[in-house]
Amino acid sequence: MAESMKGLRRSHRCTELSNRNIGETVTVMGWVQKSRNKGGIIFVDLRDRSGILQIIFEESDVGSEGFEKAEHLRSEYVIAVVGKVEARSGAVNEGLETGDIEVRASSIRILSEADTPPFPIEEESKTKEELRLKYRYLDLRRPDLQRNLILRSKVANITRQFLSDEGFLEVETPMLTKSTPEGARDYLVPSRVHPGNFYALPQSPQLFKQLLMCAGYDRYFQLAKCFRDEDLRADRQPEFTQIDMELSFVDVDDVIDVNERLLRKMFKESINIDIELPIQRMTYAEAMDRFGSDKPDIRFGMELVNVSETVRNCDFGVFTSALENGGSVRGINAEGQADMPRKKIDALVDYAKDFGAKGLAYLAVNQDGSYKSSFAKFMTEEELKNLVNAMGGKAGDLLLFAADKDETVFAVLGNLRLELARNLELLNKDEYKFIWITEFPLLEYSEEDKRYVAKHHPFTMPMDEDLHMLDTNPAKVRAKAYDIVLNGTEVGGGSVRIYQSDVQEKMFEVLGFTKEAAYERFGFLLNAFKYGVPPHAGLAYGLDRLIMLMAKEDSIRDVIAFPKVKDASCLMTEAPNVVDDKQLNELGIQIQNNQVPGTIH
RNA sequence: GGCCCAGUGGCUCAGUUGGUUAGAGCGCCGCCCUGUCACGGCGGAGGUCGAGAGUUCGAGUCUCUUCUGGGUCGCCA
Repeated sequence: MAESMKGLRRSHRCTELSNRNIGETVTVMGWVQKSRNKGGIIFVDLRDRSGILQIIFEESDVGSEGFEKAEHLRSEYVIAVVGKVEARSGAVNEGLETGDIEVRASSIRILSEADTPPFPIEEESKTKEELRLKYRYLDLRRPDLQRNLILRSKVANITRQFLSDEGFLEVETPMLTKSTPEGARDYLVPSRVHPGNFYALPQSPQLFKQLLMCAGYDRYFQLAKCFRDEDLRADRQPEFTQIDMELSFVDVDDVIDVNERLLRKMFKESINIDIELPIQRMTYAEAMDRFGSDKPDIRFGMELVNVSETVRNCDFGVFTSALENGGSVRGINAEGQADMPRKKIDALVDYAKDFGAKGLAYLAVNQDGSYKSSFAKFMTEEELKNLVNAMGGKAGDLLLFAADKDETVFAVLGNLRLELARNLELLNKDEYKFIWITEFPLLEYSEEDKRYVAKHHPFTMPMDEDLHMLDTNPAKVRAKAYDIVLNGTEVGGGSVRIYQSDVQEKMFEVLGFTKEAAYERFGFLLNAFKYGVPPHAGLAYGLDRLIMLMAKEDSIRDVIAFPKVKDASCLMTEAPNVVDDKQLNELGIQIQNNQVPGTIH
């Protein structure tokens, strides 16, 4: 029977007590982590979000009725205990923050009984995620997740405090907005009042924050929920949170400056990591050339080497035909891995094929200086030697080469480099290596749409010196866009925005929009710009990814209270789900026959 | 949409070339225990081997289909 807590008031959380409180009478409330009944004496580990505190029950202190209650305690019962803090007379538990004290119960109330949970509530759970997500409210009791969400709250607070101190205003932007089909798929919300019309949930507050700049708000920020109807990944959820900001009267360096100081404060005050400023900057072109990625993990080396010139005249057709087709030959040096078994190399080749490689050429430099290679027979001794030298290869090294068009070579080697680092355990989660990637291409060609599309978004400012190529060589135009990358994860990105209508019109022209189409979609923004718009720029962080890395987790699900699974459904609430015909009728929505779900699963 | 991995008592797992009645640890239930903290002792319950079909004298094990979850490619301005 659940008892009332009437007349009781919690005085402390479990680990708010220490040996300084010895002798005090306290009231603690929480969950029974574990009860150890020794017969005449009962020890209970009481748990709340602060941690664990040992309660000791003896009949002489708690009375016969209280002792009987204590005898019946089971895991996850919610109890209130009044008692006196004592130094432990038994052994001190070194593994517990409160290990040198205990509370000697003088009274106990059982506030709530509990069924045995379907999985143990413990740190470093081994239970399948599927089950944990179904009972997320139990999973969230575990110290790991509690720590993560506490960290998340702390980071949010630091961010608000810092940005507020820097003169930023927190402004909320709408969740129900207009669909802008560029970019990711929108989540749509049907309108009852306007049958056949739909709102879209925002993929980001992009246009609204630019309008706030137009409106003179100068410096804006928001912890913004964003929505994208795309497939999930370990670091992608259909709804996620951005630290979103926009600033007026600034250029790239201003945005970077304030954000470097934000990051430094955030990491120092939340996880006590010192970030040295300024953070390294690298252009997109250099990042691709050296790391095969626009989000390089710079915690380790193994950089790409362009050996196109070294192999240009050899007889290995794979290399030469790639070069003849305008591609390149590049390699990475897996130092000390010459003895990698054939099976593992084959696995790497398979991995490379996932990124478009037709194959992977390898060359191992044996300890005696001889070579073991998939292509040595096509090359002279001299050519091989030059190649090994170009790669900085020495005895014991394994060289891996990809030959294809640049795009493929970068994708293959960039990912292979990471795969090797994972296999060789080169990635240290205690290390935090930031890097800015700058000068992104403004546009990329979409094979699907047969036109150029904005790599960032259509309001991104081209670099001044490339502006003249917008007509003649759009692929070459670089943008005033920047990403902040942490340990190989893109944790934020932004750009300077176009604020001149002639540049914006030119941009839409290159993107293949007629003036009418541009106005249909973004008219409110383009009109706003007619009434006086300050130069402005901004940036947004993926808060979930930041917290994931701070918490050393591998998935953002571990830093989101109620995440969704791979198919974007929620195992706990069973959303999405069918709705009443009445609701559909009000919205004027009819479900196609082949789309009718059978029953609620 | 493609590819890969996993699914066996409540939880985590083992289960040999297909061969008696599918095991273990933890948890759970009962009894005992006054210094435990991975408490201990004695006893006990609990399994359509994710589902369906097939091969076979015989399937947890082999084949096919399917469901669920995870990773990834495509996708994610």
